[in-house]
Amino acid sequence: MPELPEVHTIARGLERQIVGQTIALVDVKAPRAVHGDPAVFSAALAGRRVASVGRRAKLLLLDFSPPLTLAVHLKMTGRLYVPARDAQPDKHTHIVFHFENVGTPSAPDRLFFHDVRKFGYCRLFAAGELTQWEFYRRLGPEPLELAPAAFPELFAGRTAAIKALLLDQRVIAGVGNIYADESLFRAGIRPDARASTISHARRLALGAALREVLTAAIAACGSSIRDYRDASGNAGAFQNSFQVYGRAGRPCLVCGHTLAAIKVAGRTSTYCGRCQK
DNA sequence: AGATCTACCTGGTTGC
DNA sequence: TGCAACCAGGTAGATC
Repeated sequence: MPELPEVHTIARGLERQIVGQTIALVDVKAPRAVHGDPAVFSAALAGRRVASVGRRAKLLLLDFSPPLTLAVHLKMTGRLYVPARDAQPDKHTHIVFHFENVGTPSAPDRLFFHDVRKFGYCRLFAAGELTQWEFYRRLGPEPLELAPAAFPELFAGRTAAIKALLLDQRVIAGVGNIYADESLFRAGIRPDARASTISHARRLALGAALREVLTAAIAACGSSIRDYRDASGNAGAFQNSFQVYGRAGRPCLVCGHTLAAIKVAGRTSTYCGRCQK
């Protein structure tokens, strides 16, 4: 389930592998993996060169020349990667992007969009259109670019559970279930605490905890649980640093109290009833 | 308006 | 063993 650190890692890996490559042909095997007309999608990409690979929130953004932007949302199980030369698409490979350099063994020849659960999608934007996209336009600030002093203000006037707001991409971008739970633990805040009841100082601490956990996760190339792999098929390492995520029923690593699991905003949320108030 | 709930989808795990 | 029930979770869309 790629969140900000995982999408960041994938973008950096893809950048190394495919910038400068030109698309020859796009084979859309599952129309639903494309938002919009798959035939238009394929035709528009043919002949374009990958100019850069970036990220905004949990979106991968591939910029092409002549100008065109491909936004890819991996949702839970999506993967975008350069397969081995002899690898065959399987039933979950929904789009195959073929590059032009078929006769150059050292260069990537394809890019696979693979998604077991089919929640992910690819969507194409003409120059300047990305920022008109409703979803994109409403995204909140990037947590690693936000001034620390501005973080507490994100929750001004909000009465929802703090975790529900951390997961809301319009409040702050790129945070998912893992990093929400991990940052709340590090800040000593219960996931179901109402935002309006949390002091300014504790909201500041949450911002700092979130930056720390995201930065450490990026340094570890993300967290690998189940499906996640980076653009080269490598696992991340941050799952070894989880304090609470996936540890319900086991002892708190700080105080030994048994970690509890509750549902907040429809998501399993693991926390320590002694360390988090 | 904000808050909350559910559908979407498949594979792995659990329980009988 | 077989199979049904449940769980994972980001976002859109519906409802309260």
